[in-house]
Amino acid sequence: MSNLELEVLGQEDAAACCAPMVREPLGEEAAADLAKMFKALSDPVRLRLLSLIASHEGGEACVCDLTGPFDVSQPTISHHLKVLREAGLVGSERRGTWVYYWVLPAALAKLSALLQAPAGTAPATGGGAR
Amino acid sequence: MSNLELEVLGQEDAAACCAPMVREPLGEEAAADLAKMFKALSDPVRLRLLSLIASHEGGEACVCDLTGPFDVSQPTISHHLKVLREAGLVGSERRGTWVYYWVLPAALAKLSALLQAPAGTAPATGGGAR
DNA sequence: TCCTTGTTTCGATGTCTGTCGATACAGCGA
DNA sequence: TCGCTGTATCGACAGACATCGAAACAAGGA
Repeated sequence: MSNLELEVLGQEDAAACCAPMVREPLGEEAAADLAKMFKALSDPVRLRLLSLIASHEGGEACVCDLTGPFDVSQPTISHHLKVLREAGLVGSERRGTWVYYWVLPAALAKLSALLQAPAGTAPATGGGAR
Repeated sequence: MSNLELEVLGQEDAAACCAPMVREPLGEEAAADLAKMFKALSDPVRLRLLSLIASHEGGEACVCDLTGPFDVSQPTISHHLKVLREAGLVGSERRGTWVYYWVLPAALAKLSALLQAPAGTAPATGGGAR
């Protein structure tokens, strides 16, 4: 039992909270809640921001690292970060001059589990249904 | 290596096509492409539509099964189905009078794999590194 | 203290999206 | 053939969203 494993358990917990959507119909509330998270992911800039943060050294990045790679203005970046934060996908903290952002793995794991398509239960890609 | 990764491996090579976004920054093109799919999932009606189709008996459902549970008009349902279809998340086919829709598991698996958060690489919720 | 740098918030604007009713199209049965 | 049912498309409209420049706020250094 290492610390690493504990973290894994934390993730699997989140994963276990939501059965794959292909298994049973989503309720109205659950759908509305999840739609907000997917909406946060539905913008190319936010998607790249998220992966930039997650893949950054140490798993976190300050805003100053994030404005460079994009050709949108800095206020726009800040706006997108706010959207990601309010969707519960990232966390943030001010440390002196800079503000650092990091990804919340449990949120990603939750969405990932939701989209999980049980192998063999559904028809294959090519419209194999019947 | 977590159980989650094993499950993904078992699914499709679609899962292998895309490394988790937390591993390396997404390119512009990839982000734009994926954003379209997430955008298709960013509406509660479409989310429920998708899970309704996927969890329906036989893995497919005709439109007549889908208009009932919602309190939006039939043209609206048709519109949402078109969005899901154009995003590559579902397939459809006319069979006599009715049109049937089914989920394309590879697309879901692709997104699911993308959101997979490798255990131990990201700091825990409290924001750890440095 | 003032100034500089980094970040967020505000207000405005043009575009996109969800929704509707009306209508057109596709099969089926009489 | 005609009429009926199921589904898709069209045109319109209200609301939401992405983006920007300007300005406010926060922290550190001279």
